[in-house]
Amino acid sequence: MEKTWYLKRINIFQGMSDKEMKQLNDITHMKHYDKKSLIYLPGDASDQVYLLKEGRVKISKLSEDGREITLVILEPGEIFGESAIVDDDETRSSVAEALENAYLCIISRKDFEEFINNKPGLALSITKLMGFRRRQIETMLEDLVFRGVHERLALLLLRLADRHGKAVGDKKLIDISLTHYDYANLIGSTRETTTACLNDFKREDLIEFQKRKVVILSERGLKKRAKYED
Amino acid sequence: MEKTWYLKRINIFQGMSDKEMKQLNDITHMKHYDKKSLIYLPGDASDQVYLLKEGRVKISKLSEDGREITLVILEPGEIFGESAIVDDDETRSSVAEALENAYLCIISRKDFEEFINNKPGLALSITKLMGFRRRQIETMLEDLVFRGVHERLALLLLRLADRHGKAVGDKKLIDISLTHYDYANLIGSTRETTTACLNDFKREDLIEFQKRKVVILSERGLKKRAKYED
DNA sequence: TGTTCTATGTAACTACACTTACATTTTTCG
DNA sequence: CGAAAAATGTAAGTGTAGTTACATAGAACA
Repeated sequence: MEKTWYLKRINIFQGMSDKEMKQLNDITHMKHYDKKSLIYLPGDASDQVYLLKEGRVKISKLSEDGREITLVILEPGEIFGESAIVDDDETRSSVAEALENAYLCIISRKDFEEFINNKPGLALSITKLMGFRRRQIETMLEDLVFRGVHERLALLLLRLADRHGKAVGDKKLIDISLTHYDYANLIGSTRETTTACLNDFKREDLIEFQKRKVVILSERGLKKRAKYED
Repeated sequence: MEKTWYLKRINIFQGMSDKEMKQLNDITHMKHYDKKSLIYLPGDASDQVYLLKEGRVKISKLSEDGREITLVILEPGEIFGESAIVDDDETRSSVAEALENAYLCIISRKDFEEFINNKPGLALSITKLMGFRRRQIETMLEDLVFRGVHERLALLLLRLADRHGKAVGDKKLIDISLTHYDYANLIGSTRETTTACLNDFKREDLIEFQKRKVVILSERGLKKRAKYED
């Protein structure tokens, strides 16, 4: 897949000295979130930055009538809510929800701003992170306009496999439990059509299910379905 | 409209000293682009940053089969191509095209990086710019998923009026000459449906045309059509 | 000024995916 | 364990917007 999707994470804090890590630790506090609990909602004050230590977190946008589009699913080690330090806007425009039991390090916007002050390397990392995420959203936008649901779903599965996958023999397990509803929100479609597409792929022996998880049986076949060439 | 769209531009260089401006000027060279000429294409080396002095520039993504989705239309004073300094990727993923005769200041990636080094304020501005643009793309994405073409077009016209508009009496002139094809690409639709929608709005006396330009007759009516409430 | 190219208007047809509506299965939790 | 809730399967019907196909109007340029 493209580099953008292949990189599992951008670790903002890599290459920091022990002293700096200690300093970071001091301004941080850890908090546990149950599975399915909300970390923030649209309209909430944008005054904290989060570092995901354990578990997975889903970032989505909501429509007035309760529909949802998911922008990204975050892995441990990733930072989020970073728009707090970048946007002038005071409130969140998306929802963050724990997909699994999760532990987060929470840093107040103010402390974080002070912390990155005079750490130009870190500031650059943040800038790169912003750029990286922008690029991902741009790709979602392109896909939405240029591709149909089968194509989008095939692409999604390939990307999820890169980001959250494990090789198991010659197969590849997407190691997150997602409902069809979740898949639908990741490709901007509905639960029903997504169910149908998933079953199409199953019938074509491109994927199979293990519990609530997808196993990719034929990466090549999926790529063909996604009209994606290496 | 929301703050995000209301801000006409983010001027990266505001508040810079004369000395810094001089310094910036030294690493810059000016170039003219004819209307309809391309500034860069997907695949081009991402080794320059551009400052738009005069004219307007359109940034779009292309599909394999030649379709196009426009991300933004830039006004004089705005910077673009900034992913050069932020992305690790070496090549452009979008097209930049001059919509009008344009003058650009061109800065090499290397010079620009050196220039912002030790100007933490400027680095922050760039980060904010990235965040700002990301937010805009996110809004486009939301609209694409949650709204139909009439709604998207109405929203587009309102936003264009904010960004590129002039009050003329109680009317508002969107002071750019765009073809229906351009409007279509801005809302992720086709030329034909966009023509039809524009004519619907005309028939409803929400807009009128002056040459190739749109005049908004009833902002309220358009907002209603966009299901947008102040 | 005439010719060519680009842009716009319109309409019939089509299709993809959304809606609606349940049945069935699986999971959760008291 | 059993009841309730959540998730999945499926199919018929519908609708919005895309496609195709021209006709006309307007701009550009020689």
